Amino acid sequence: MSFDPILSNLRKHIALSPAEETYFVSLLKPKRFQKKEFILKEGQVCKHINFVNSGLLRAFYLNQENKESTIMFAISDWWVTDMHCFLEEKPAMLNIQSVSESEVLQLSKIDLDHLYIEIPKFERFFRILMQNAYVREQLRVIQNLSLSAEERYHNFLAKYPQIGSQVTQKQIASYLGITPEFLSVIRGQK
Amino acid sequence: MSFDPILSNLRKHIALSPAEETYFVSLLKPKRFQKKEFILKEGQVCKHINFVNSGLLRAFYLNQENKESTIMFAISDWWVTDMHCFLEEKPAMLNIQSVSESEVLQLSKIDLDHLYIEIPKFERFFRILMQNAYVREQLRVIQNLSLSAEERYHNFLAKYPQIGSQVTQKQIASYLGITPEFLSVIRGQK
DNA sequence: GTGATTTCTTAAAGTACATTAAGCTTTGTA
DNA sequence: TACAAAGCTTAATGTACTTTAAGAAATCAC
Repeated sequence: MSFDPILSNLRKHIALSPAEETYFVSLLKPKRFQKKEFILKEGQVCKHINFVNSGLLRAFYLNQENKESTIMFAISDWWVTDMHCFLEEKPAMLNIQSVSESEVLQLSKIDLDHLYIEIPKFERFFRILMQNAYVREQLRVIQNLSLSAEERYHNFLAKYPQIGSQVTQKQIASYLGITPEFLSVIRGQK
Repeated sequence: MSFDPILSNLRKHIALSPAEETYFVSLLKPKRFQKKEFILKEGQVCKHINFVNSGLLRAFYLNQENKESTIMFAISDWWVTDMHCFLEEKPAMLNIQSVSESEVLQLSKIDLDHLYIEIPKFERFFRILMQNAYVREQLRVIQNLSLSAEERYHNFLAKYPQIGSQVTQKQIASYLGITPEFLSVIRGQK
């Protein structure tokens, strides 16, 4: 499995020496997941943060009535985990599942904590990653509060065109917070 | 204006030497805001991140139809800004207004960028701050997608009891994404 | 203190979306 | 290749929430 994508991803924000890159790469666990396979299941302790090398993952929450809410889709070059449970090393409240066959690089909490100490540049890297994630989630809150389902759907397609074509309408609907039936109505009226 | 609260806030995650603390404090601009005064207005370039020393601030978004959506309330010991526009030094899309008379310590983007270089421990501090903000916003997305207005209201009161008693129902309603009239109905039926 | 604003409440009517259910289409599997 | 399972569509009915409006209560300004 190639480490080029993850190294390019790091280089967007920090510059590592070849030795540092080698050390970082040595901490990564490459994993392959079949379509529908689970990277993380609710209740499991979430020990890794995952970098998507190829494929597509979906993180979702199941409420008491077993209704799914899709929290995020993660395509190539994205990082994904149940952040809350990863940071606190608690049982996950999210499920993360492979939408299509995927290649993932996993970094454990323990190794990441070492990395912060041995190569403080990683503090900067993850500071920027977390900043961007915060801004993205806040924008989603704003959109969920101020836009209609139809507007959110068109925003979603415009922002993530590659994802829109790979996932089911049921999954898109659960990302938008509506039923698949209503999404079908929205799509019908053009 | 006292710098103790902000120094205690830093000490939750990093240890600074007395000289570093003095340097950090020298970068802060203390400001007082009257009730209803604006810390930031939509369209202004957002140059500061704000630490709330006392009082209460509210960040909100105005959509095309001038409907308000409250993005966050910030009480003592909280940091608040329009993060997206602060990071990119772009015109703000959010408004930040003082709910009650407030004392605020402002740190500019320029000074923060210097701080990251001169005292890399601040990378860690803001990494943790951003992590927590991300987790909080993601939890809000989950709740907005999976809970009814009534459940969100009770969650809000349970989580932020001090805020619930200081702001108007109109402001709470705009945080929950419902109308004040409907919030009144929810409150009426107990 | 008094009038003017803003906030809160209540209720009737309207709308965006959910639920249920049925038929149709596509995908997965022996 | 065939059947089962899952996904998509459509429509009727239901519900959570909005809109409008009007009056009562609280807060603000002079």
